[in-house]
Amino acid sequence: MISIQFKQLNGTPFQKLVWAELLKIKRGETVTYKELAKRIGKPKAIRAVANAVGANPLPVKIPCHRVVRSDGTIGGYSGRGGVKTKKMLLKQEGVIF
DNA sequence: CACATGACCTAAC
DNA sequence: TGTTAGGCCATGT
Repeated sequence: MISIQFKQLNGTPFQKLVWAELLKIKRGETVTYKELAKRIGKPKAIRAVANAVGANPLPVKIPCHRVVRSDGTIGGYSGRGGVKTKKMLLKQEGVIF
């Protein structure tokens, strides 16, 4: 079933918050899910944050590819193979693993 | 309302 | 070093 619809763009306040923080990220800068969770005021809600980022309906407008795991690993990106795209993007931004 | 899922984290074996 | 288990929060079914 198709889940993403423009109406859902408003989604929940949490998602908005997460996306807002994501938009705050500047080019060449990366943040961990932990940091992101901390920024929104819920360092324990990291799971919810990850879900919110994964529910990001505007992957082009939102730099979700700048979000990595605490270990420095890529984590994931739009599905499965999207990870390599994320890697490429991060490399392009000047991020070193 | 209760159950199941997930782009997670930390600790333990 | 790699895998397993438990915990945490919000979302979707």
